[in-house]
Amino acid sequence: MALTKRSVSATEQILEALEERGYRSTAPRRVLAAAIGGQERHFTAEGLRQQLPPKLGRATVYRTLKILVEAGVLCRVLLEDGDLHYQLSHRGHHHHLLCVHCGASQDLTGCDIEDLLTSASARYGFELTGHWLEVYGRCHKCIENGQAAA
Amino acid sequence: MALTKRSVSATEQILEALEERGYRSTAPRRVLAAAIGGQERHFTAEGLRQQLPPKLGRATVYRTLKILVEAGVLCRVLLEDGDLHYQLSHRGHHHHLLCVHCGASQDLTGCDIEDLLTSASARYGFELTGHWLEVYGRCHKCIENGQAAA
DNA sequence: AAGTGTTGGATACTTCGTATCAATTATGGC
DNA sequence: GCCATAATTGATACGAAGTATCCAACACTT
Repeated sequence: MALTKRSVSATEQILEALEERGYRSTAPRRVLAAAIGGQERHFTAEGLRQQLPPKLGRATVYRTLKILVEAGVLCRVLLEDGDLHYQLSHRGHHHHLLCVHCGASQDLTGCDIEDLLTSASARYGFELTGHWLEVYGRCHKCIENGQAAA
Repeated sequence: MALTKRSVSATEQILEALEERGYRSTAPRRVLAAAIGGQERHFTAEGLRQQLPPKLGRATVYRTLKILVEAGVLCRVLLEDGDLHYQLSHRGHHHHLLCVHCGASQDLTGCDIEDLLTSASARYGFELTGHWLEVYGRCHKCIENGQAAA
């Protein structure tokens, strides 16, 4: 099934990214890569850890997540309640549409936020270097299921 | 000087907001309101606490900050390094231009992000309910002082 | 002034993440 | 294949940030 294929390739993708950056291929990292590849949604560090053998140290999990974010394999997702989650990053700069009801996450690409921000900032004499945007709402499934807006 | 005037009115503004919401006027809250009114920049809970009499309990500081955010008097500011700060909120929805060099913060208003996001989200079947945006860059002062882009 | 419900502060606790460090393991050279 | 070496691991401790608890102190009504 599609899921299996996706998982495998995500796992491989993670391991390759580590290799490319000169990190060694170790058993804990392979376990972690597989676990991350198997996530269907954004996840927390602690949530991930609970799906791993208890032997795998906390520090290792956090260290590896940090490395993977730096490598661009994972990206951080800030939930509306302030919780920090992670998810596989589809390369390049993008934002997330997060469904506040079911937790689904969809990448928001090809929108002109960058340009808009640049020109808006310029009005204040600001030179843009970066930004952080998360968008919260309801996905079409939840709308259909009658999860009306509050 | 202008600062004094601003501080006083901010302090009053905070106390009024508490009163309006049915909170009692107590000595600790007056001290806190004055301290917050005296902040020139966004500040952290702990940073604020260090400027207060040690007698004032940690819980009180956090409790009051939470109340003030809910009341719309303060807003949270997420720094690029993930630090959570607070600052006086100029009522209504707005975003922050944060200078990564000097820490200055400027409100970004009157930009069409809302509309842009709404239409972009609609393409994915999303119904927008909210968003979180922080913009990082260099303010015009720091640009003039030769803090060239990295 | 007394009664009552709110508030405050001390304390302990939780959560998330990081520093330390000895023991282990991967990898390149022989 | 084995060794040296440097990276990596995991246990532990630590730290920051925020929350829960709980009794005393307080503000406000009457």
